[in-house]
Amino acid sequence: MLRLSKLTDYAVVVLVRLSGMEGVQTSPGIAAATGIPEPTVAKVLKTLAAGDLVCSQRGAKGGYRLNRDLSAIPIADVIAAIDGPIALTACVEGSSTGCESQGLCPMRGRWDPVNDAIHKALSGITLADMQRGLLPAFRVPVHQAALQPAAQ
Amino acid sequence: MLRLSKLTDYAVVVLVRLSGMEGVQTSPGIAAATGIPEPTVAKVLKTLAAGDLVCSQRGAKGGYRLNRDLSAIPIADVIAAIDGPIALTACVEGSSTGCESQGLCPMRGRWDPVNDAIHKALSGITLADMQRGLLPAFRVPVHQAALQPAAQ
DNA sequence: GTTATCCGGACTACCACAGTCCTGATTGGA
DNA sequence: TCCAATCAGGACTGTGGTAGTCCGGATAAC
Repeated sequence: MLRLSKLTDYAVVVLVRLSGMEGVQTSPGIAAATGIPEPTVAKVLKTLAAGDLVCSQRGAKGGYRLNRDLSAIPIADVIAAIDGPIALTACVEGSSTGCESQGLCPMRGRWDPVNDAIHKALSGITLADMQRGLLPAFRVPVHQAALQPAAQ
Repeated sequence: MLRLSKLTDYAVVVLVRLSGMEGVQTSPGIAAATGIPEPTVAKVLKTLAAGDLVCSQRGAKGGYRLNRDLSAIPIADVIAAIDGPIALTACVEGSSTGCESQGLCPMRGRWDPVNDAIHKALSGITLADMQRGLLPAFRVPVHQAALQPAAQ
């Protein structure tokens, strides 16, 4: 649950990659470095540019560049850029269409505090935090251990 | 984004409704009271029963009953019951399949702190909290106003 | 002028969810 | 004992959104 689009995941990877290099970088270059398909990288970068997280330079020798430091990019911004405003869908204050059973539904708009809590939580974590937590130990294939046949 | 399934929304409504009555209540009864289609209510209740949030009584005069008070049900439990474990999908520690580009992806498992933050945020809000925020003003049929034929 | 790159959009295939329905098991009452 | 009401559990289908690709155009360096 709380489906986070795969593109957002890619976006984080791409942004981290951007931070590691000087000057602009091209989509194909990032694609090669990250293993993400080229068209998808391009799509992500375009979206990030629209969200003002990266800036682009067109033409030959063009490419993309980070707009701010990783430590100044809360994960909430990335999610908002890729997936749109952060809010649990359905029956949220913003959805002015209203649920069909508006008169009866007693919880109308009551998700707001929840949305708020999530938004706060996501605003408190920056990409730098995520990058910092990176440990080689994570490469251990945990699922193998979990798959040990208990019975038999 | 952060898609929360509609069923979860229904679940909250249903649970709140359950809390307001004594004894057991039937699916049709709740459906009538909330305006949610009967089969859907039944589905939600079955799922909630599986998640141990409500208990059921079969047979004639059967129905559902809350297992604990609203104030003892964090919204996280409801979400977990309906949508499964709370975690942003893709590239999470649990996803033992691993991303295709495991060797390259530098963010492997780095979503965990984010998941944790979200989980904490959701665990801190109970259904009672959501219910408490309820204001009568919300009953105003906003959509009616929005539907006023501006042209002609 | 040519080439490399980004820009913006359209387009398609796929998958998960929403919602419905059906068959069976259980229980209370006639 | 039989019947009716209710939950249990699953199968099924339509819809919507996402992932991923591709194309024509604009821009800038060489």
